[in-house]
Amino acid sequence: MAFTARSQPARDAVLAAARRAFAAQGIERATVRAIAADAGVDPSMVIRYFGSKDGLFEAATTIDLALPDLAQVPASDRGATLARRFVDLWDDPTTGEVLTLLLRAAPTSERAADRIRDVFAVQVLGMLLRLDGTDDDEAATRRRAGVLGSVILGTALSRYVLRLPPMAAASADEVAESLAPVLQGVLGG
Amino acid sequence: MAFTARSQPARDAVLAAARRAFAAQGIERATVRAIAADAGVDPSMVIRYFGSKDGLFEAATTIDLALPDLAQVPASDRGATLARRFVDLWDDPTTGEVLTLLLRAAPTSERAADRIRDVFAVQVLGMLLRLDGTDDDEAATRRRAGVLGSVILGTALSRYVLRLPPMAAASADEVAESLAPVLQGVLGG
DNA sequence: ATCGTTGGCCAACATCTGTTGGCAAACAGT
DNA sequence: ACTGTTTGCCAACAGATGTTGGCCAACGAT
Repeated sequence: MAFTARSQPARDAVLAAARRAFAAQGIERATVRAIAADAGVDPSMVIRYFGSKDGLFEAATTIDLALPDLAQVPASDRGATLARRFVDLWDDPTTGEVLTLLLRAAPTSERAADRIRDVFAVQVLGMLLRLDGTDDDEAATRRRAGVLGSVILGTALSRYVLRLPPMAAASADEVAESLAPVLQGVLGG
Repeated sequence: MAFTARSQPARDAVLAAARRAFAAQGIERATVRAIAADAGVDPSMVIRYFGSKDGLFEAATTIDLALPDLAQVPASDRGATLARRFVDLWDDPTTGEVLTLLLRAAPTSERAADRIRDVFAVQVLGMLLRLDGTDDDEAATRRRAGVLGSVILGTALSRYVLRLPPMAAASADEVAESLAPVLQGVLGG
């Protein structure tokens, strides 16, 4: 069975409600019934639309970090540029919601963890490889990507998921400012 | 009803099985029945011992980071000292299991998040406040504690929970070596 | 030796979960 | 206008989960 444009508003409402519910309560606690109720739709329709709860999760999580090309940024500004892009991504309502949802679900869902591995290992590592070129020591670049991903994920975890007081209370500018020198240090090697 | 020493082996077995299950599958997916079976105990006994599944979780999570007093460490060695203590904590079978369990459960359990907030905000911030003294700028110290906690949590998340390739594949010494300059930079201001 | 307490097992309950099938109304193409 | 498809709702199912109560054996103190 295919779907027509007629049901698209309902499907979009379900997706939005799913993102909200998954991000707010985690992948297990979020129930199909609650999502359907939030979207004003029958629970069975959710299954009809997306096949299963897993299918719904897969449809609700799609993200592209659109990382900048650091080669076109002065070496001394790269940490700040990356820090700025980072807080922009996470503070944006839609992008941030998907990222929060992924980070929340990853520890207990192998599928979400895979998505994060793709996003951060492939995209972040790709960015660094593009920056360093192929002539450099690739093992060192990989190590840097690991540390870089850890710092970024850790900041996101502290600020947006766990809401540790120092990071959650700070403004976006303050976070970017605190993060810039750390990222600069990792990039500088 | 109180408990005597007679049932202590069984209670300990349940606690160990609970730590394993919670760390391996998260707080929701881990079932009382599976934990009881792993411990060789009846499911109802788990409830009798710990009141509820939440009570079991609370009993299974207890941790003391035993952070070093950085004031007694040469300023240039503090990053490396902290990095070393960190990997020791997380690579230790028992301590690491509890920490992994907390980090896994925190995104979906307010109780686990509270525990992490205590451990990292209070203990880590306390360590920095002891180091900086009261004459310094306390707001700056709080910011540093936030970044420090983020880096530590992020590394743990990448290496032990999400198992991102670059961090998970590295040896403990390599992780400590990669982490030391970052922590040193955060400490140095 | 006796009695109150604890330990352990069994079966069952109440609830919630994702999911399915059936049926009537609204639609789209001809 | 007619027909086949899509939409939506309702009820129900099948399975798993945390939890409870009842029963009997093992224990410890007197």
